[in-house]
Amino acid sequence: MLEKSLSLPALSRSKDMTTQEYIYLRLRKAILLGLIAPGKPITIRGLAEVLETSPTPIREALRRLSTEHALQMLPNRRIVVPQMTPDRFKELIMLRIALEEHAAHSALPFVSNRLVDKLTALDDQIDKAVVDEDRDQLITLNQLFHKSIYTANPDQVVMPMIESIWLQLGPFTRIAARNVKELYVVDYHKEILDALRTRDEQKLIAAVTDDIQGGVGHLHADALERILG
Amino acid sequence: MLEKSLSLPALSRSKDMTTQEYIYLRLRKAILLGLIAPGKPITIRGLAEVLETSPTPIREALRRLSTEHALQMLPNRRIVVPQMTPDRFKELIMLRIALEEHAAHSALPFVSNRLVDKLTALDDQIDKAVVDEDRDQLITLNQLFHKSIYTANPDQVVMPMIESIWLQLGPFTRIAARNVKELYVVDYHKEILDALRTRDEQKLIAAVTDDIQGGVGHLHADALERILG
DNA sequence: TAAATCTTTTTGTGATATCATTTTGAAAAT
DNA sequence: ATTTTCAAAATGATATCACAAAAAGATTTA
Repeated sequence: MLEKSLSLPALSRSKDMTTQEYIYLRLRKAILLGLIAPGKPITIRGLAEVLETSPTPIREALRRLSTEHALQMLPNRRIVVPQMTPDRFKELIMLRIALEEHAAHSALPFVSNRLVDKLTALDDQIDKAVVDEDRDQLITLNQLFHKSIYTANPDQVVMPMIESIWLQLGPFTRIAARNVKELYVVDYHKEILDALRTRDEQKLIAAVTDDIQGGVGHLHADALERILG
Repeated sequence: MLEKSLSLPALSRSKDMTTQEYIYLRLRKAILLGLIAPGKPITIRGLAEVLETSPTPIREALRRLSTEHALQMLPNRRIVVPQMTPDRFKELIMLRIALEEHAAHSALPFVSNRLVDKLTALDDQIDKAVVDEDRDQLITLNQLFHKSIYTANPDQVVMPMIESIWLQLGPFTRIAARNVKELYVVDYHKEILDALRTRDEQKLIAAVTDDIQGGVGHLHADALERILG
């Protein structure tokens, strides 16, 4: 049956954006925000009806997302949001740390004072989102904060992989948030900003790691078993 | 015009494989082996004629490859193999090292004696490929060697990212091989095997790094400028 | 009541048609 | 000879159609 239940976040569409790309970005945002539950079956025709297009661009957007492992195309040709397991979660967190440490390391030589100012302003917005308890905004701005650092390096090639990890963790964060009393929001952004200001590489890497561990990363095996099992 | 010039390596096709997947795997193999030159324009209709299918599965295969950054869809909607630059090359090598070190680290606890035996046999085949000067076979088996180690960890999520790096380096290796007198083949696989046998993590990580550096990774800035510029 | 079988519906895949954009290459202008 | 203009061809994007596989319901059987 049609997934009428699926309400995707709105997204502005520029004139020259293809339908395929627009659909891709909308689905991507929904997955990053955890709006699509793991295991939820996705159908091409269902999405085509909801998004009022033909199946063709939908298929390509889904194919793209499955290549990034945000979606999974099962052998029976069904398309679902991948299920999370404690072991996979641990792997994703460890890889996320490895990737973001690498990204921070390779970006640091390109960090300018102007960028630090921009990041500081961004962090203020993040603090506001915390006060407002605007979860979606918090996730979006937090990712923008990290991305803004890593893309300081104009030749970086790691960002797409980091975003793939974010996509794979996305559907789980909502589950975790539901089951953990309060999303443990320790703000390591101040430390990251300090490290950037002083161009202190060791401190930067440590702060990035702490930031990841301080988010959903801190969940331990037993808590995961309870949530996922 | 049609790319009649493009000859893709053959590939067996199982009964239940979709056309899209078959095309994807064939193009993928061609890119990994460096059979498609950077900058070469790819057209959907051209490939459809060469591969004797309709544009639809071609489009999806290309979309998949562009998501992995093996291909690039330019703003003018042209599809090409991305151009290599010295800076991008350095980033790719550094990221490859970071990823494969991580993969080796997370796979080691799952390494069995049976696996080491299998890898040893694989390394013999690699030595044979070197003697035979069978470059394509060498590349294929070398990647299989690395992949066999990393996928020992059943929950590993890093392999797709490593393969994306391989895809991005693929088109360049042929250029490098043409310009460097002899592809500097120092065999660090023996060290890797030793480290695996003794479950020596530090040695394993060092050997993996050396193996990457010993391949195309050893090319320095000046040599790169000469080759690419 | 539960399991198995058959029919109907739904779904993904691939081919074809159409449209708008881009490229190409010839003709015209400088 | 070089640049500009413009018509023809090629190309990517999307919609639609046809087909085979899979899922869902309905019916029969134990």
